[in-house]
Amino acid sequence: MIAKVIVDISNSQTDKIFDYEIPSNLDVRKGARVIVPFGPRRIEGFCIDIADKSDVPSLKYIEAVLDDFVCISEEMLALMRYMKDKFYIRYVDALRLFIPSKLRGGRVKELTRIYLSLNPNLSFDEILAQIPARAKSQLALVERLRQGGEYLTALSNEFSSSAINALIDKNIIVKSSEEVGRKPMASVKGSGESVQLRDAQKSAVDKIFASQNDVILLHGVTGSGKTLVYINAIQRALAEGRTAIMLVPEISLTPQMLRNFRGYFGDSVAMLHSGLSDGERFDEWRRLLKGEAKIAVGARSAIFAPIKDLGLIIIDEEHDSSYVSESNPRYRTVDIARFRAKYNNAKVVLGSATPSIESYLLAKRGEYDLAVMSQRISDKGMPDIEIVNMSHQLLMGNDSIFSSTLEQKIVDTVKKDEQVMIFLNRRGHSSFVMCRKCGYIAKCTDCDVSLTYHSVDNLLKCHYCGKRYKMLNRCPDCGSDSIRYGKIGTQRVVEEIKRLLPDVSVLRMDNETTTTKDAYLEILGKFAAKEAQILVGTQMIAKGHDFPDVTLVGILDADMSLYHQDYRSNERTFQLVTQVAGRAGRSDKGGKVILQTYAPNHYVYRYASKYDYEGFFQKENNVRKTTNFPPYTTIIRVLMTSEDEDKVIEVAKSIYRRIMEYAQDNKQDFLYIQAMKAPLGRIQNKFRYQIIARIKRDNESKIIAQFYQVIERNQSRGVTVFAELNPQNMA
DNA sequence: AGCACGCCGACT
DNA sequence: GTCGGCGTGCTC
Repeated sequence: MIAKVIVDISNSQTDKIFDYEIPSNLDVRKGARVIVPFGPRRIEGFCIDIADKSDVPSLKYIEAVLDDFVCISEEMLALMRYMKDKFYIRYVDALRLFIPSKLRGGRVKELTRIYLSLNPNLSFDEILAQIPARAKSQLALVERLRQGGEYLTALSNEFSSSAINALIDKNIIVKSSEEVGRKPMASVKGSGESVQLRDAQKSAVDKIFASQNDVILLHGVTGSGKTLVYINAIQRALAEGRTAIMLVPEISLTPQMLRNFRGYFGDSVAMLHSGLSDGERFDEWRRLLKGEAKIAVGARSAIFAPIKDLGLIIIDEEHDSSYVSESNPRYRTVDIARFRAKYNNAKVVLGSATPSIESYLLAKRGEYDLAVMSQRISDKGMPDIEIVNMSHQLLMGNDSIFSSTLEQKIVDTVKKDEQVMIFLNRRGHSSFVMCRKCGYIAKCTDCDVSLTYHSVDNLLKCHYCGKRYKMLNRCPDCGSDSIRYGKIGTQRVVEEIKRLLPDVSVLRMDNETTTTKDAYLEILGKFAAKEAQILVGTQMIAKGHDFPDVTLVGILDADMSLYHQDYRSNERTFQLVTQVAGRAGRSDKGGKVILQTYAPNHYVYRYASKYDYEGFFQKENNVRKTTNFPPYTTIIRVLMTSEDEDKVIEVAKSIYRRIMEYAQDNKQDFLYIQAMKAPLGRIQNKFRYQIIARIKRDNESKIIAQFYQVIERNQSRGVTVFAELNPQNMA
């Protein structure tokens, strides 16, 4: 028999199917990992198929099978092929996504660390009764394990073996090796209680299961109780004997959230989050593969969970950009979800308070089903959003970063012993150019996208077409010389608050203060414990976490993302404002949002302040349509980088020439095509050039295929070339 | 990705 | 004449 093998080397030269003879003493199955001779060396590979003959005249033999289980299912093999066709990624890169990293190289075997926990059959009082009063060490150990089980290795540092063994002998502590790799959260018991749903939630769940469609977009306003819908839908899938995947943005994978899921589903949940060690990740993966766990909860990559009989895939905060993988291998999570749903005859639920324009358009067109939940559970309205015109503030002689309104509100709120969140918008690094008097924004005449100021050559540039403009000294509209292109940092905001309220404690959260995940949780924890009254932060504070005592949210500089040089700016700003506003008034104290802007009449703010998603969608959808931006077109960006500038230019020219030839013959499909130096022309000593095309969607797959073909043919040593579709970041 | 093969410069 | 530079190409 012949095994079709993909070798575990990520290189376009080696990413093809190699044939090997299966020796009669080996049981090589489809989906197994194997060792094969490859040239002069031995290497790991994946058997992706079994055949009885081969076209290759002389074959080598498979040397060994690596695991005693099959690690890639038929479904995942099909998915691998789909990903190759759809995203032009290598077979190996897809396969590597499917298995825990430490499985490769065989470094991690199934661990048999010893896990100790209290005997669940004994009540805590019964346990205490069995321990002599003088056995202080044993008491301490029991008290410790009451919080949840722990590994022997961790405990043996603090407790003597005599104490541990005494308790094991008395059957108070139970030893297990099967519970390896479980996080401490494993100790949180499942309540198993049935969930009381409100009518809106119930009909949402019903709609999910009654839908003829494979995708249901759940549009539920902040606080409408989407989580309960997810949990109920998962319970229903489990009741049907099927399994589920639940995806959340990485940042919302907090211990509370995980605990919540454990609470409902106990050990049926496998957690795949960034806080796991490689060994723990492997164990969770293994539990899913064996069918011991039926629900996979995690960030983007959990979409590849090795789960069978999939009945439901939930993607929470569907609009979140983290669902698009932007570094290789590049893929879109929704596409993977839809593939798996189709394969398993399962449902995909996309949940959001502010769906992406693309998803909502698909729902409008009937490609997705739409379920709506328009009421907050608390019956509280959304907090009132007040728009403050910062140009007026300037005219009135206030050029601080706080408007007088916000300043007053901050003081009031602090006095009432309630909490304040100050949100600072700092998406991207580049700065747009704006008139502080009239709010004029410098835009590209060809693209209707705001220009970016480059201090190096003192020019304004359009990141979509490369067109350059002279830096403005005066506003072309009103003639003012109050031209602004800077940005403020959280540090500066904290200083301003200190000046205003010297005695109030302030916490700050941004990229600098949260280098680790723990730091992030620590800051939020402190704020929740009311150790500080004011929290100043960037995007990070926008998501998750209920702080009932927050009654005031200030959004400084909302415009920062509005004029970011990106066609999705409006959409992102709307999402951000809605999300940040949702942080205020979570309890019956109510809440207030102050939004500071230089463009108070911009439609994004008009709709956002009224929580009018539908209105915003209509408007933005029209803009996209008339300006020919996605989802009505597709932007293809080919980025080429190299340390050798001459080489990149040569490659860029060659690719551009080929593409142009093709574009000439298919003029009707191309709206735009241009080659240029990338906005960030040199990063880490590598020169960067790009080709940007905007194409109509009718023939997009054909055109994209053509691009990839040209790229493949122009591979050159020392130059990396790759293509992105609708890139999130054009730098 | 490695590793071999192969064709040009500076050495005993 | 030979050692070794790394450019090119192959691996079932």
